[in-house]
Parts: sequence; C-alpha cells; structure tokens
Amino acid sequence: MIGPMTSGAATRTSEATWTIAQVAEDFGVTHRTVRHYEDLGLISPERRGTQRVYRRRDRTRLGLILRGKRLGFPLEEIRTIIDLFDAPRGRRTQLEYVLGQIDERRADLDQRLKDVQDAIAELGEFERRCREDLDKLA
Amino acid sequence: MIGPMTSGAATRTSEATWTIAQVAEDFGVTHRTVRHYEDLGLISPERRGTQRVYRRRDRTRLGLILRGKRLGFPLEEIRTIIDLFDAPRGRRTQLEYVLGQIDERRADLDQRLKDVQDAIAELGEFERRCREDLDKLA
DNA sequence: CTTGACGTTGACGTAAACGTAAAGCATGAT
DNA sequence: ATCATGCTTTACGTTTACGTCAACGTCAAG
Repeated sequence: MIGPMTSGAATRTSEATWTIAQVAEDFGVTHRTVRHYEDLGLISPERRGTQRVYRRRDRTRLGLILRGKRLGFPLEEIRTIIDLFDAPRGRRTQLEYVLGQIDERRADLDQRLKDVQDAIAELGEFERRCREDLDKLA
Repeated sequence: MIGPMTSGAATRTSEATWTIAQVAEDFGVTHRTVRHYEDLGLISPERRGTQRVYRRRDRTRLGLILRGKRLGFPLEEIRTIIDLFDAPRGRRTQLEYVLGQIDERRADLDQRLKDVQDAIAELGEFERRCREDLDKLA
C-alpha cells in the first residue's frame, strides 16, 4: 500500500494526500512519533473531520525533521529552523532577522561538517593501522 | 587557571595531570557531566587516594565523546566506538571484527556527512532567495 | 448491524543525559 | 585547631523523545 490515498481516483485540483499510517511507514517511524512532532508544532496536517490528512508539505517537513534529528539537533531547535523556512519575509527587518538566523545555523552546521570529516579521517587512519597489523600476521 | 595541575612544578617522569574541575572547565562541561561519563564507563581516570586524576588519555577520550555527541550519537554507542580504538588487536579474528565495526561506523558517518552537506546546501539556497527578496525591496 | 481495521485523544511509563541538592572527607591556610 | 575549598558519594529531580496502554469514534465489508 505505497502511494497517496487518492491514487488514481477522482483527484481533481487537490494534491495527493496520505494517512498517518502511510506517512509513518514511508519514513520508517511510528505513528506515535508523527503525532509527537505535531504536539510540538513541527507539523500541522489538515483535518478531514477528525482524521489527519498529510500533504506533500507535511512530508517535506517530516523529512527535514528526521534529518535534523540525525544531525543531533533537539526537536525544539528543529522547529525554529523549519519555521524559519516558512517565515514571512515581507518586511526588511524580517528578512534581516532571517539572514541572521541563517548565519547562526550555518556556523552550527559548519562545526558538524568539520566534526564528521575529522571522524571519518580518524576512522580511515585507524583502519590503515588495523590492516597493517593484519598484514604482519600473514 | 588553565593548564595541568603540576604546571612548572616537580613533574619528573610522570605526565601532566588535571583535576575534574580543570577538565570540566577546559571542555566547557560540568563536573557532573564528566562523572556521568565515568559512570557509563566512557572514561576511567586514576585515583590519587580518593580524588580523580585525569591524564592526557582521558582528555583525548573526552574530546572524542563530545564530538560524538555533537554528531548525535548516543553515549552507549560512543562507548563502543572509543573502546574499539583501545581494543586488543592481537588475533586475526579480533582484527577482522574491528575492521567490520569500522565499516559500520563509516556507513553511519557517511550518512551524517551527506545530511550535513545537504543541509548546508539548502541553507545556502534559502539565503540566496532571501537576499533576492531583500534586493527587490531596495 | 456487528465486526474489523484504522483512527482519535488522553494519560501514564521509560530511557537517556544529565541537574541539583545533601552531607561527608581532605588538605592547605590562617 | 578550625576554617574554607574543593573533591567525594548518594540520591532524587528534570528534560527530551518518544512507547504503551486504555477507551472510544468511524466507516466500509460481510
């Protein structure tokens, strides 16, 4: 059961939509996790009556959330980041604020980049030494 | 108060050592954090009587721990990683096991690398759009 | 119309990663 | 000798990020 709810059916102008179970399955998390992110305000799917209806925008945000998690950011911080992307950028002051935030984020990410590059380099060096030891045993 | 305990004093053959407060200060964490890592077996400083004595090796490990944290790894996983570096590599089976673990770690790190690169790229793109908007206002 | 299959809202539980006292040693300075 | 500092352990508290019921709604299929 992969794919949107309205697959092939009479979907006139509206976009494709998914249920919470489909979204959870697609992203490899539980429905509880998805609802937790909603509780924290990281995603806000529409409601068809009582049921949640997820659209492409929600899936995009969920992707950003999970990547942020893999990078070790706390959910609250992730919220401020993705909210930034959707922030109104009308007034000059707003835009300047956003650009400032971007710089902060980039500093953070640059540190992460350095960390992961260093870690990979060290791992490579360590592997080299291990292979050396292995050769000596041969 | 930066520098080892035995700075300048009669430090014959022994290496430089630090107290828990100095180590915590140097790495920007609390002493409670340092002791927590010890509780989990990530570092094991010597004891001079009852007091903990930290040496260069402990500081190295602490650095690895904190970098691992910045990369979003849980402490338990970090422990297995740094233990790997100190693991005995005498027998061939041991070495092959270690090399296998290295591959797993690298896969993980490669994902992190991709994540952070993607994030940086998106942030750059977003900044470009913001600057565009800003120019239009001028 | 009842049975599932899914969806919903609480509400409590839990594991990780520390924070925060509380209360006791140890040691150099006064 | 005692006083202040810094280190120690013990132990409970807190925050984050969900897991795990419980109890109920809803809607298509039999």
